[in-house]
Amino acid sequence: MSTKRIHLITTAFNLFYQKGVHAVGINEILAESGVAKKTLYHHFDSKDELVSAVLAYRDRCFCHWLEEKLDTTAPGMAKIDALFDALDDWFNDRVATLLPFHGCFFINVSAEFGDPAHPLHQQCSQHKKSIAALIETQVQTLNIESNLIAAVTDALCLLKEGAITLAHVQGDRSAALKAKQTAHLLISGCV
Amino acid sequence: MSTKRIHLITTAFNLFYQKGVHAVGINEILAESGVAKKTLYHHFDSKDELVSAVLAYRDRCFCHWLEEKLDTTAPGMAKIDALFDALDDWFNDRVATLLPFHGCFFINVSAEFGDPAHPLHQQCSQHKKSIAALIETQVQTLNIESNLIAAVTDALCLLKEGAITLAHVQGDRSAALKAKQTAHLLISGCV
DNA sequence: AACAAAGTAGACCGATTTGTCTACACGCGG
DNA sequence: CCGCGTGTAGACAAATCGGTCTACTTTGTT
Repeated sequence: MSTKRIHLITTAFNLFYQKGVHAVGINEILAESGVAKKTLYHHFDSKDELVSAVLAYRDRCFCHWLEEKLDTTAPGMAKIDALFDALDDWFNDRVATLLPFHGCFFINVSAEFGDPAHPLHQQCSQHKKSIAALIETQVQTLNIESNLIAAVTDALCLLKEGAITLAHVQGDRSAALKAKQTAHLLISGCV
Repeated sequence: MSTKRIHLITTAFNLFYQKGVHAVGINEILAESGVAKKTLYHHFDSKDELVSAVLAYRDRCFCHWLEEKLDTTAPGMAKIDALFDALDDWFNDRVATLLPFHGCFFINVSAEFGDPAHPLHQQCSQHKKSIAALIETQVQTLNIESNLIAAVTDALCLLKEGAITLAHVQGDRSAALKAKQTAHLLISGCV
């Protein structure tokens, strides 16, 4: 893949993530990246396609980061700790590759493209499904009844999304730890 | 308050809630409401001030609706059921006064005005704090140790925000019932 | 050496953005 | 009866939007 293309995507992500997609114009991305307009439209047919590429890029970064965090943790309850500790790192800007926390990019983009039928909205939905699947495989390493796996996964996803929202809207940087505490209470009652 | 002012606010909310604040121009609000531009700028100094008024309007509607739902419910566990049943009504468009569900307006606006120092972002944060306080007074009617009240309130807020996000981004209309189930598991372990 | 792909700068397009302004109309209280 | 507050319609301004285009240069491959 072209270096210019990558540079455009990373620059666009920086700006979109901080200010929102609609608040950032094409020209701002070009000025910030130092790339010519023709080059942008050579790689992407429209702004929406650039946004789509940015979503795909962030999806890869985020999933790889989380997957590695969880895979390098011993099976069992430690997996759940690792999940919320990872979120805590994210919320408190201890993960350089994720950039300073400005909420979940996919939740933010979903808010701007509110129509569920919009391709960009669906792309965000797909990312959330990937993360949920990732969490479910971790839950399967727990010593709980197999018919509880789906419910526990749902619960963890709810707590995760809740923590992200609390951290962003309310600015509550301890949201991940609160969610972790809640998850402990919850799962200790299931074992 | 002037009828034109109210009409502008409700029309603007409809459009903002569906399409997002930045995606809706002043002219669209004027065309939809049939109000003259001069009248809008007579009541509001800028678009941001209109957005602020719309946030305040939605805050009143939403808090009144939820407060009434919870206040008319018997103390105890029924309060928690009432909370998530109310969310379920909202997600499934059974509450006419809230308009068809497009996520939480305050989360959406926070996403568009991502800077935590922005007045509109802070207004959204304040709304969430009001709702949290509302929930805490309900938790106090539960038969749990007083030192658990804060933690249970946090947990319910996390589940609530998580359910809203799941319902909006993923289009999971059953999110409120999942959250309700999780809350049951959680609190039954605390009593 | 030659050729195609990918790059540059920036003028330009029509549409749209927020916001101002003029000119005028209606109703109500002092 | 007169002035003030509220309203209308819409022209206008200055900036910005996404996107196209021309003319030229660089780079990599064969």
